[in-house]
Amino acid sequence: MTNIKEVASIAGVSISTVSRVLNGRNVVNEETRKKVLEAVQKTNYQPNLVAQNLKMGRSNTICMMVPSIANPIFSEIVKGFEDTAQRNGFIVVLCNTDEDPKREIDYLEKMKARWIDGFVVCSKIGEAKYINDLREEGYPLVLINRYEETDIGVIDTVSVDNFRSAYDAVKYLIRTGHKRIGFAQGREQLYLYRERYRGYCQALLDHGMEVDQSLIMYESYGTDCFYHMTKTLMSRPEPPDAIFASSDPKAFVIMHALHDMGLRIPEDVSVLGFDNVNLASMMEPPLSGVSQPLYEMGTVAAQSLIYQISYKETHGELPAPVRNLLRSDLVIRRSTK
Amino acid sequence: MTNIKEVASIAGVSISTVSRVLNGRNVVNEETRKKVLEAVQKTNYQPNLVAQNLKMGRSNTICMMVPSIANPIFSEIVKGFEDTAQRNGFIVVLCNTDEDPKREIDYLEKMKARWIDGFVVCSKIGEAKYINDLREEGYPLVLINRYEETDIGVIDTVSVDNFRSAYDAVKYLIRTGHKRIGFAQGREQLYLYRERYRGYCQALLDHGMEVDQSLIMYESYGTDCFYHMTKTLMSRPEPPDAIFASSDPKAFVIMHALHDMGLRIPEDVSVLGFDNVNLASMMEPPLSGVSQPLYEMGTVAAQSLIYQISYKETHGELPAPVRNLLRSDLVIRRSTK
DNA sequence: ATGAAAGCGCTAACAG
DNA sequence: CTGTTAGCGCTTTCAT
Repeated sequence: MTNIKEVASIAGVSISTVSRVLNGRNVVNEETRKKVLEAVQKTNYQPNLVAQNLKMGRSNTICMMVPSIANPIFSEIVKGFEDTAQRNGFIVVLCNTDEDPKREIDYLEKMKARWIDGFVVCSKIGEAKYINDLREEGYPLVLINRYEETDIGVIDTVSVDNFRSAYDAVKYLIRTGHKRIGFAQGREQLYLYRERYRGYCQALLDHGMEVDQSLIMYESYGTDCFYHMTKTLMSRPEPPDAIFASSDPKAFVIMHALHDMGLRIPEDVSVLGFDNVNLASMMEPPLSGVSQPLYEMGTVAAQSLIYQISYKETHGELPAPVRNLLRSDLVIRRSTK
Repeated sequence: MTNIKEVASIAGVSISTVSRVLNGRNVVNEETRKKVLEAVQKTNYQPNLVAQNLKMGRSNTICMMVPSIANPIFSEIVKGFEDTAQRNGFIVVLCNTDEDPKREIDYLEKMKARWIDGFVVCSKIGEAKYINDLREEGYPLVLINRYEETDIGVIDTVSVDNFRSAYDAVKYLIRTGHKRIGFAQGREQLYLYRERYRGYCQALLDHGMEVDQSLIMYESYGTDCFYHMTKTLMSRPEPPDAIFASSDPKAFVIMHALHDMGLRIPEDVSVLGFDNVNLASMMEPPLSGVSQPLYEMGTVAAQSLIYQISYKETHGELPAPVRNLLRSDLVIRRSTK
């Protein structure tokens, strides 16, 4: 790897001149500029970014923290994130946390020691003060999907309106004649699931229906637990005529259980998902549900973060936090009647 | 962020002493060691990795290049890769290439300028000399899945035996009574697909069957093209009684098309996939097929790369390339009769 | 407009 | 065993 010194000596100028023409925010004589550029060409010189980072105190690197990249929800978000980060000259470091706080903390320390420019985290659970602290320490930070109500207006967030989305979905189910609507609830530590649940209940109530706890499945361990729960739920004397799953992975295992029981979707029971992951349309029957703009969420998070980074650069402090509420749609395919 | 100088002054020693106790490969008086550690504790000091990198000429960072992280095949590989890289103290930079050579080249340049320690690429197509050059330039490099026959023994690779896997899968189909076995072929620029095709043909031939080109679908644009191709294939006077898809995403769209035609799987036609992506077992019916150890492929690639990195560190040159051939299984679920 | 020199934070000779 | 010093490659005052 050739360095700036070499280029300087070839061009017959000092290293500062080389630096100046490359950074382009200083006036340089046209003649010398030419000479330098020539030398750069000839040597195929690329400035050493490590040295640059050390000098400048920033790394053009951002960190993306997800529970697991193998989960399609996150892999689609990350795709959007990485695409726009890259387009803006940033590289992204991927961190799978497996929802292990220790691992998160370790990672955060390592990242700080590398002068990372900012963090996007999709894996916040509960308080997780060490995450919120990031912003207080001056790091640009954005939370996707998993954040607490108390984070709103305090930290940048991106998500859909989970209450509204769930409400509309259930309203649709009611309007299309469903009388007994079940619900597959996710972990209640997560605000987003509490909101989806609230939307489910409110829609029922607003349409003169009751919230029947015997129709609600609560996640105990992993997503797989819904397999058995669905089987027992559907074996009750009065099974539901629709099940609204609070996420697509849950909807997938629910459909799987239903098929294994020989039940027909949607004739025997409708199924509605939440996410609209790529494969949702490939299921049999193709899954209806709330569609989150996953790719776009990644994009917006990247923009939000990059804005914070450049704002901080010029103003010396972080801009006011913004809440990015994205639009969700209800897409009806064939798993609902 | 506190730095080494500060720690030194608090401990009342020189910065080199601090460096020595922290790196631990020099003998230091127990007394002073204590003092330093105390100062480190008190200040919560973390060595600046950017400075360390600049000094040492390495970054403890490795680059993972995939066509698209939104593709479950790659997201599962990346999960395995990231897990083991992290466990070994490396961070991983994720690069989605969208199979755009320009984007790959740009990325590579940027990575080199950061003194990246090594590359894992899952996105090599055809020659792609600029990828192979990496190894010649002295960079540790491993290729997962997508490599050419000519790369074997020249660059580290990890994959399953694609010929054998496909051969065995088709043999199974024949043994279970299928007479007209169709095939969904992937892009023939990729050696791995040529091998799977070869395995398909060879199995047919070895069992006294002919390779009937009218039963073979060739990918034209993206995976979606198999939707229409499946429909026309199944509308022929003598449709196949089984379809072997050269990858799970293809199998998914094929099943989708079959369902839309009202055909039953496996009663009317069996479907066999290749990959055994997480969701394969969630399909209706659950998909049979060749199972690649995706997570493990990521793991092995990480180990292979890390070995190269440390070997190079001590020997000044890369070790001989190794071909990692992983074991694949045939998992039979309910999409085959 | 250009060069010399300081310094980002660290490691590793080299002295002592 | 410990301190001093010279860089790693770059940017940026400060002179000229």
